[in-house]
Amino acid sequence: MQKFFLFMDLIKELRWRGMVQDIKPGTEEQLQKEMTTAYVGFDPTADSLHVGNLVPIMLLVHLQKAGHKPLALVGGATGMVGDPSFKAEERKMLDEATLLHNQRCIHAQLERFLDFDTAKPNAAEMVNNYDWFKNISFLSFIRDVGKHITVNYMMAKDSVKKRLEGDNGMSFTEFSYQMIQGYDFYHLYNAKNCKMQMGGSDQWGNIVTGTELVRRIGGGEAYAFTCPLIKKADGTKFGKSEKGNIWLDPQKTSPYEFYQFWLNAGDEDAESYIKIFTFLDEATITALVTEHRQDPGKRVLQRRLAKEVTSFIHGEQEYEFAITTTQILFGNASVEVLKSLSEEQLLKVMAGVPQFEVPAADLAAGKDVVTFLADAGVFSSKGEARKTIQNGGVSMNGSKVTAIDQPVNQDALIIGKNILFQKGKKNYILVKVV
RNA sequence: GGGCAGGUUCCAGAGCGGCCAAAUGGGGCGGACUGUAAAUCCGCUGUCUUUCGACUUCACAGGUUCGAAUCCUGUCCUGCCCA
Repeated sequence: MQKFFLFMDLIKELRWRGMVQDIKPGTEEQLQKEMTTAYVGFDPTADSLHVGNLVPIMLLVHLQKAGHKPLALVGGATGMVGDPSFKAEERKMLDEATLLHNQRCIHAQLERFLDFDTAKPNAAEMVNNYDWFKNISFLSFIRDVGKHITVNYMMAKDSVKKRLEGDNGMSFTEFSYQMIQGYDFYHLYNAKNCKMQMGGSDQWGNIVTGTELVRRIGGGEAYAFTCPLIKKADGTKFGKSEKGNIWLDPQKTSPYEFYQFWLNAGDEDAESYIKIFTFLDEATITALVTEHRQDPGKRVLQRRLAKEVTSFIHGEQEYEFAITTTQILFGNASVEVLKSLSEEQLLKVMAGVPQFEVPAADLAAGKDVVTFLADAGVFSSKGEARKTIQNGGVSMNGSKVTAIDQPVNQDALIIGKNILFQKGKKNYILVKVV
């Protein structure tokens, strides 16, 4: 029955990876039938994408690999409104200058993951919904688009209900969001022959509003599927570490921290993550999972996961260096090994570690640790520094600080003008004397 | 526009004239254990101070009181119901 497939079976591929949640009937057929243009939207809420955005990126990459054409939409317009989906509260609005800056940064990042080579028929493209929304007047929008969707329909969405039932209400601005996003789909359907939208499952409601608009205004047929939202096995939010968001921008989250984030994934999570965030094939992953289950302590899965994702985002070289840093920081003889480094090497190893600068005078004064660390900015207050030390949570150059009045002076310097502190076991802090 | 209920420390949520820097839970941060894990247990969680204590905080602005998160007045904001 089959001679050859022009298009790899995208949905099948994504299904075994656990990346398909909701899907519109006919989507698979559409993807088999012809090269299909599909889009995903990105919110310009920050000037870098973070690991939470990695899922939509993966969707686009898979799509392109399967021979279809990916469209990355940056939500310059939608970002001005704020998506209320499943959120408890209204989001703060960003000003235009910030949005513009964010859009540019995100644009630049996406270019690294997708193939934009215009010589190829399925070259990726980037669009910004601000471009078509800026010229639409409010009146024409509510007449031409608003007419086709009832408020009853909009309110019936689960994504809106939470806000309707909550204590904070929802502004008209936010309520309009799904229409705006829906219109994007309609616009792309006409302008780019874009027939499919993908996204996280929280976007299903918004996406369906789009397919409805395509059908009701133009009588067209549009398709869609969503990917389950990534959650950790313990139910907490994916994509954050102690330090906050894990960004794709190496300036914001160093490749070392990025690597650590994946390495620290829980056993259960690692099994689903490796399917979602790497391109390893099913046989390889199955083998890894089996091996991992035999001896979870080795964390075979986490290591491989961290390797694949770090290399994909930051490149092979940065991955290698993250490994080196990890070995130095978490190896047994860490302090001895550290002391054997040159200053240059030390700074490189510490590149991903929080750093603070302290004037030489502070050191000469021989301040006590508490004052020293609080003044340096390592702790936000003396009280916090003191309490942490009293709890045994601070080490200087590898040995635990036992007394809160222990002085910090010239003797503490290692490898040039540096002092290495640890807050807890895992958090290294480098204090540089300048 | 009218009626009602509310706005408390990161969050949820007690407190309703002194015993309140404010219960409890969650989160966060540390410690023990461990696989740089999970679970569990322990400590810390407004600022300054070694302790005592001092200071700033309970939407905002005033007022009553020896004393207010707690009472009164006004303002702003939110939810619910009615129009």
